[in-house]
Amino acid sequence: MPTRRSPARRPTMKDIARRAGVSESAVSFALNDRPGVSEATRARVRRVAEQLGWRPSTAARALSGEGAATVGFVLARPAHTLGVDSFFLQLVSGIQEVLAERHLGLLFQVAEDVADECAVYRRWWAEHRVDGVLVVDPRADDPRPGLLDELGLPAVVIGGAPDERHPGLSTVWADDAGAMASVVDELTALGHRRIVHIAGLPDLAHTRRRIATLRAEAERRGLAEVESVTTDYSDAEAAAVTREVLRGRTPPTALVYDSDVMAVAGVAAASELGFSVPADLSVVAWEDSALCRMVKPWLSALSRDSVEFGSTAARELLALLDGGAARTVRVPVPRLIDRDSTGPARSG
Amino acid sequence: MPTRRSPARRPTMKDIARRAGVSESAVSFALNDRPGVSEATRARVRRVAEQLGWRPSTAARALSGEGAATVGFVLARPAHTLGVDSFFLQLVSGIQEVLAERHLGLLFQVAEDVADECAVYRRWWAEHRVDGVLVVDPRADDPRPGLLDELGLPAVVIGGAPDERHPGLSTVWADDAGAMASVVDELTALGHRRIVHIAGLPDLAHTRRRIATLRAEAERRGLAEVESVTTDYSDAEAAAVTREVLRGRTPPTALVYDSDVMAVAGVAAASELGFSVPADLSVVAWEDSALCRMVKPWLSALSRDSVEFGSTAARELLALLDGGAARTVRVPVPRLIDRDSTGPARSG
DNA sequence: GGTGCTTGCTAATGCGCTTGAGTGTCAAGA
DNA sequence: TCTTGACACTCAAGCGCATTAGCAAGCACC
Repeated sequence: MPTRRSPARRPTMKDIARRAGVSESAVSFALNDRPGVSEATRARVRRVAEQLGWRPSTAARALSGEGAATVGFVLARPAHTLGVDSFFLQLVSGIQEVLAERHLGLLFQVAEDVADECAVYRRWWAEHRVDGVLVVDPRADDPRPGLLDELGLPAVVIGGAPDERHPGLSTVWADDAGAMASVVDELTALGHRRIVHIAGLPDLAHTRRRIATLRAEAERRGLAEVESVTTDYSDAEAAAVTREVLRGRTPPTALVYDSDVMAVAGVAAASELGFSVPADLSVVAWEDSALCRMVKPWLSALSRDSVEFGSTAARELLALLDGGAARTVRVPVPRLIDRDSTGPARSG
Repeated sequence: MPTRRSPARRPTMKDIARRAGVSESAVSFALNDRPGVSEATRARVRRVAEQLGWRPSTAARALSGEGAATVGFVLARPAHTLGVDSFFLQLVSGIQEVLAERHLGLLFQVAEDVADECAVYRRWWAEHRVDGVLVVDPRADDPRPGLLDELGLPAVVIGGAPDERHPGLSTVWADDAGAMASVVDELTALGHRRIVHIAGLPDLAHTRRRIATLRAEAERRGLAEVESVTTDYSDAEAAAVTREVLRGRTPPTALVYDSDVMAVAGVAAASELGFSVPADLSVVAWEDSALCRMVKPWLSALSRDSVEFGSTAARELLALLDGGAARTVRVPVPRLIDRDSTGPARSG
């Protein structure tokens, strides 16, 4: 028989009321900065509450219409493919920094796919679990904005382009187009004319933006041998595509990878084929992390502050929860950090 | 003026009761598989509930004493040091797999340090937010088990050694001692006698276990030149320590790193100094991930199923929540995967 | 034909908090 | 002096659910 220790009882407003000699309502007014109590009483109640270590029960709060004091975040990826990825953890900690100020919790869930993710939103909504959600990895024909609109669940789409069809949702995004343009600028300045973009999942909105921009930039400059190839973001597929591309008749002189992980895998694959970076091949990673400085040569990368990105998104969600209108916020364009993996195109 | 769309109303038990023509209590009995209603009524109520898309409000449930249907998980790391790390994401998805079956939510929080983490637990407890927590990175003189015991918050310590001082907590751990012994076995079999263990944070319980085991194994075998050096897990410090160690008078012939990230950084540092792996130096990474196959040579690593580790921990927490007694569960010993970074010790 | 028991349901209470509707008091204005 | 009305506070209802007590009907049994 496991003798559970007597569980320390949580203090409630009733306890405070008794000790302070006022009614529960007065305690509520005092603690919530509402008019209706004198400053003296307010101070006394506050003191007692502090003494008792009182904190409002989120359950009771939520039940009386105040919202759940919780924000949801779903990551739709099959469990076992969650690999080396610094972006999400950083994003999440940026989110938390902001949420913590208001003592909002973050309900986190890993889902199998977008359909599963939608089911999670429905459940969260029906269970009254969250006041709003942060949506990542927006994609083409994404069912999520519509669903969230329908449920009336405040939401911020992270990484999406502005979407006029769902005016209820806020959007926080980085200008992939501008970043891609800067990469092309840099590479053409180095003399590269054959560039291959090893992209991520084809359905993701930012993948499409990058591909579209690359094509547009190439046309503008009259570069014929420029293309994008999509992958599943895995190191394996990145390596495979890299090999395939480099074995072609006229291999590219520059590769742009949509993630740091893919870039590292790609460089390894290239070396195996005898390509030396950056002498034979320049490489740029989209997304900077410690990884880029853990391999030789150090990878040139597009860097942005993922923590700050998360904070910005969280702030937008708070604004929404406070009744503000939905907005579209653009965070700074990722900056290209020149390291050792980019160099002049081999002539001829 | 932002015209909020009319928020879809959540169905409640009252709605179900009305539509099914019974009282709310009958609905409650029916939906919770309690006796007190006929099978016919139960079926009818269930059908109506389903039609309406009803889900119990967690707030109301929690308020009426059923618990918050949520477990907590705190990661105590300064936001900006969260780097490339596949372990936690995998652990978390393993946890979720199990929690999802019961529709339990996972409240996730990033904290600055252990003191901060304790504050989070206190708050969660006072706010009635979680039914239990999963604790990671147990350390020497850890204040958390005591606190959780005091609060009566069910908890599972992940990665801790059995702790008889807090019989209320369950523990799920991997046998670091056994794993370390297997590594030493392997290395000595290859002729290595000078081994340096580049460890993680000195306060962590598993760091201490590994260090102690290494020392014991070395003594048992009469190896004099074996030592452990602790780091902060960063790639920078791992590289620095590696350089320092390899520049010594009699450099080691084998290095064991406490993480894959450190191992990769260490190998890069070693190459810079002219050490070739595995010809001059064997390297073993503690913790396997895609990273180990993204660098050349591929790293030999201690592998375990982090997803399964998380699931096991979550299952133990569920058992605890169900009123079960605390247990100590050992997951399989990490297995050494031989790749290309280990080889015979250079003779002489 | 009353007692006792089960079955299938309803009524009422409480969880901890918010909130709108009072209540009593005191000071200023008519 | 009587009315307002601001002020400081109390009361009571209600959020959605679980749960206990109660209650009527049906059945068995001596």
